[in-house]
Amino acid sequence: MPERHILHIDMDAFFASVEQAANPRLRGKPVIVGGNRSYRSVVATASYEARAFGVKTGMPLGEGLRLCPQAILIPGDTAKYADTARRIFTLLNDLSPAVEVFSIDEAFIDLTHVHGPLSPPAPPMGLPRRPTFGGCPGSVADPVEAAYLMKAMIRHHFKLTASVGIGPNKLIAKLASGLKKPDGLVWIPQAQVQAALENLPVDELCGIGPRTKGHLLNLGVTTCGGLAQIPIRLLHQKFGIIWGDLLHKMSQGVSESPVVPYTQAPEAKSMGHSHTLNHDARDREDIETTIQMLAEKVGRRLRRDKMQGKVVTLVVRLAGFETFVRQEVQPAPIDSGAAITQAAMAIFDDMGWRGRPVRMLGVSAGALTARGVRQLELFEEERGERRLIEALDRIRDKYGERAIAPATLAYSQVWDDHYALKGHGRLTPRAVIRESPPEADPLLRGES
DNA sequence: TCTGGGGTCCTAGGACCC
DNA sequence: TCTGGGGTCCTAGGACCC
Repeated sequence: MPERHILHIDMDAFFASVEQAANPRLRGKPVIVGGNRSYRSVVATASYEARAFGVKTGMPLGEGLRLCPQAILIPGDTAKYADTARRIFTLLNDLSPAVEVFSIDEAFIDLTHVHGPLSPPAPPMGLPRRPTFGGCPGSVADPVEAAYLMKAMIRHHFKLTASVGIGPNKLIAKLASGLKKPDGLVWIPQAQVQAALENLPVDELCGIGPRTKGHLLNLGVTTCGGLAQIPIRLLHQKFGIIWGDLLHKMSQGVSESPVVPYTQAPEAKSMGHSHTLNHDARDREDIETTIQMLAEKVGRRLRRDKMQGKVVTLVVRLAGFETFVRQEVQPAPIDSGAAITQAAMAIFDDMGWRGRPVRMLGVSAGALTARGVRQLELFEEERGERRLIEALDRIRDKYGERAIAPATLAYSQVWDDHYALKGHGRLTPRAVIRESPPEADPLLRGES
């Protein structure tokens, strides 16, 4: 087996960099992209200028602004970042045989079949040519040159920088990309893996988090070199067979995980939404409204992807951060907001809530399957409901997600908070699904 | 560091069936 | 049945990633 050459590419301060690329006035300035304007939100990404002040991803927004009061705060726009990422990955995919999308701003690329002398390459000048990596006409000589070209192409087309790592497998490639940031390029060939790992803290490896780090510390292990010395039987005993084996391999820089092209990526297994309330909820009504809003969003996504879920999961986080996760298998797969709401509320009512203040709620659908062509089997009444749901979806497709909503949602504080925090101007939908007589409906009375 | 929102995978125990 | 063992489904929780 020849040595594999796996490349990991990680966009630098991605969300903040996208904003800076789009708006010259943000360049060179500390920028914080944070989910929304709630005091409870966190830093999604900080530009390198803001990081210089100690601002970090995941930090409470308030703390980030305390460290760097002059930072420009931008509410995140996930759809925009996802679209930029999609265009970047498409570009890389055009150049190379297989791109695996690992997260919104990271990808793995298998360059094993890129051959040639491994000489120090020169960064390309001007407009990068359009090479292919893999033996086709115009192909580049080696993985390092390929990496330079990818970085140059991304810089040219998107005004963004990326850090790249190359290694004999995904584990080492990902480690390498994190060693020099931003705009880095680090290659760790197989012959240098052991030396690179010897004194590396264990939690630098992807997959070892704070908990595992703590357990390893109890065994007197802090570095990968130290972990490699632990007898595998002890790892089995402490962590189980699967995780124990994996830890042992990781400590030696061994990883067999293949690069799975995104064209062959497995279908999503679950989809869900969660929301941390601006203020802890004590009323069942507020909780129900929030659950309904989340369930409607989940249903909408399911239908858009032509999926249905057989399992509904409800997450309830109390003010003290105690978190409950409850799920229930449904009699039949569902995809409507109403059905998901009903299932989630049934779970909630079985939980024995007892009025404790609720901080966060989450609703998700699991055990997803493609929606079959079963519509013809539906009863007349169900066909009517189905037609209504599809008509509402068409309205949202055309006029936006907030164009129409159930009246209980449309007039709720939850709706206002949620969409106000997302930076939208107008709060009330243009139309509501009437659940009350017209005379009780301010919109229909022309008061909006 | 009073801690968002989107996911994935693994473990362990109980129910139930053969 | 005061019994063994295997398989599958279901649920709760934990750990990790960005």
